Amino acid sequence: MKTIFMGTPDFAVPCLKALAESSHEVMAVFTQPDKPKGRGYKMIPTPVKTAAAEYDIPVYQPLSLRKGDDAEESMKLLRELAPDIIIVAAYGQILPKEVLELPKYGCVNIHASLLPKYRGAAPINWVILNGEKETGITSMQMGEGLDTGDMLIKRATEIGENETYQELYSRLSDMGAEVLMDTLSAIENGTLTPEKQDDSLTCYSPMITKEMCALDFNKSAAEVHNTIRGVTGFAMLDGKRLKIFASSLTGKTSADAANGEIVDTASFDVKCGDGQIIRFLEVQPEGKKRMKVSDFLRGNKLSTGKIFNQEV
RNA sequence: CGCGGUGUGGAGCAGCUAGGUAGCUCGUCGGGCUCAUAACCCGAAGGUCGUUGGUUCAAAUCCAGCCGCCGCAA
Repeated sequence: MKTIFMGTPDFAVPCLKALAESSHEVMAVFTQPDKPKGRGYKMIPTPVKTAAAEYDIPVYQPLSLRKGDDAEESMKLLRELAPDIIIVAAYGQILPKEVLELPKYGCVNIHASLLPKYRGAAPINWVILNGEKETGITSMQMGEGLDTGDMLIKRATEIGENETYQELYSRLSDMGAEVLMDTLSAIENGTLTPEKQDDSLTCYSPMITKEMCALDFNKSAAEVHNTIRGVTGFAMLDGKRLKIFASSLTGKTSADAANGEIVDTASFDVKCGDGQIIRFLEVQPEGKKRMKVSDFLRGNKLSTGKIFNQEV
């Protein structure tokens, strides 16, 4: 089929690659405009743009598809290319009705959750924050609402107890590519049976803010653990920020220690609000690289009784 | 020119403010003790102190440039 691909972050890259290496033709790639990012505000191309360049696929980066000159030009271009289908994976823009209805097979979206649950921007973070045991990929026929289209193919996967956002993200982005290819085959063969989403079962996953990443040791160890896994939590130690990349629940408890107090300096165990003790496994101090706790402890002598500052 | 941190044997750090034998906690190798051990004891190897240049009798330490890694902020 003649396709156009729209996507922006790493998550979309496996989909684009699978598509580009398939029998389908990718006529154009749409991705968000480059923005000044990072230290020194350097212009960083989006991961999808970088991947598209490897396959010599033309890239378009309109500011908006809904209004302005860019939108008009994009519409004109889309009509000229006349794709059979448009594939959208974490593009970051709302598509107007004219775009949705342009291709013969409409627009298909790859979403990283088991719809109708976790519609919205950050489903992968939220399933972990909420301690879900299972998530997956859903492909859907895009409608006008946000992630409300009819579901085409759904594939589930278990979430490991200590699995982190990055790990799940990587797995789901690969799974997304598989589901995409299966969906396209099914569309061509006409074997799909679109399924309406039950709106009563839905929930949204809004974007992540920094406040959400601050660890609150007054919460239960399970909640702290989920924050670490879901959004890479951080805590303040000696006035410096310490990111926590991985942790595990020890199952131990401590009655007399304060919340946020380090109770074991040999393994970096911290007491949480429900008395349970959480163990940090991987950390990153400000200005330093991410490292295993065993490495961290060699050069940073902790003292029992030290308490993490609670202010952000 | 957004703000800031950091680069020292394999790992994580100290030393730099007041220049002058390169240190700590581990790891590795050898030996010892032990029924045994990730435990303990003894010993050894291993470093152009990111890089270039400058100041100096003397620079890991002071000055300038460059490179790398990272946090914040967007």
